[in-house]
Amino acid sequence: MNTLAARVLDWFDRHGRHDLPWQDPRTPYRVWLSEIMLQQTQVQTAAPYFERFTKALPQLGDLAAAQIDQVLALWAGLGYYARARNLHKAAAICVEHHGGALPESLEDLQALPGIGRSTAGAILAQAHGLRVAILDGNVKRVLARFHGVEGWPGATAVEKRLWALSESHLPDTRMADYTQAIMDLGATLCTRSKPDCARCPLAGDCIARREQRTGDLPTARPGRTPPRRGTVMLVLRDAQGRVLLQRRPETGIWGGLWSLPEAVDTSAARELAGRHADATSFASTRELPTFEHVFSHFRLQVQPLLIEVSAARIGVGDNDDLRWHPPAAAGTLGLPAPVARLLQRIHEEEI
DNA sequence: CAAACGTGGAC
DNA sequence: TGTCCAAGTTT
Repeated sequence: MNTLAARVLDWFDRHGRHDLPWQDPRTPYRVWLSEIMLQQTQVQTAAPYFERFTKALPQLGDLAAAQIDQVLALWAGLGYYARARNLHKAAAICVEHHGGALPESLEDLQALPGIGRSTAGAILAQAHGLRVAILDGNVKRVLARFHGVEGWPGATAVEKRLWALSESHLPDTRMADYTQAIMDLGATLCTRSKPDCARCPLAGDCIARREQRTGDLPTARPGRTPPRRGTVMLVLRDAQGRVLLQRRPETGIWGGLWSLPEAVDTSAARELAGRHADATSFASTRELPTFEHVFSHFRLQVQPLLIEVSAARIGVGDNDDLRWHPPAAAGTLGLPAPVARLLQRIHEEEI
């Protein structure tokens, strides 16, 4: 027994992570939720969200019955909010078409929104012990180095080869442990920078190790320079400290979250404020310090404009997509991370 | 196939 | 300060 799987499993038994929140109890729902949260997200970041989410919505049925605002509030700060919207939609489909549980075939799982091939494989392997491959960033890194696979793993041809390699290494038993094991290896030893080859059970046969190319494999993504954009965020606050929030469209950045009304410049922001509060009641207007928020594909320069009104127009600006929001209720709505930070600082009079 | 889609951490 | 990108999927 000296296969890759055998060595990885032996290493896992002694050095793997056995106390992750979703490992006990390892139910399909919890495995699914963890896999979605962990997409493009590190364990350390996702773990507290997982605890909070499962405490509020312990079962798939709870998720299906929840309001989208609650789901997004539980997700707020994690990013990639389509994951939360898809999770909610998929739960409803499970209730509607699969007897209230996740389906147990690759095909049916992949038909659910937010579940691709790798996530479907992870669910089947980890929750049901089925002999199905995954190909997440960890596995791509481990296999690209072990086999000396050239080319960016996002390229179709490279990805196809890595899928084949991933399938070629599947053990006949212990699929749940093996799947966790190879991800643990990638996450804790075979890291992007400074891999700990000295402790790696695969080092003896690793091509990247042998050729001293761990720094070059896997091949980096082709470079891109993200554009810069700018916006003015209106912080319209009434005498009771309530702030006007607006629900963002379902699609696009921060889809479905509650955020501050935006305008192209401060002049347009003042006009916007005039539609939601009596302009004669403006007590003060202040341009707060600008800040930059970085997304995966662009940078956003934000100019916050704080307008204090002594009297809001009662009844104006309170509907499904627009509401005056008391600072104490910050946890009940999903706010984008930088918006939550901004409002927190204003509320605590730090700026 | 390229682009969209968040956030925080490492270097 | 800038670059890269982490348990990817969808359009």
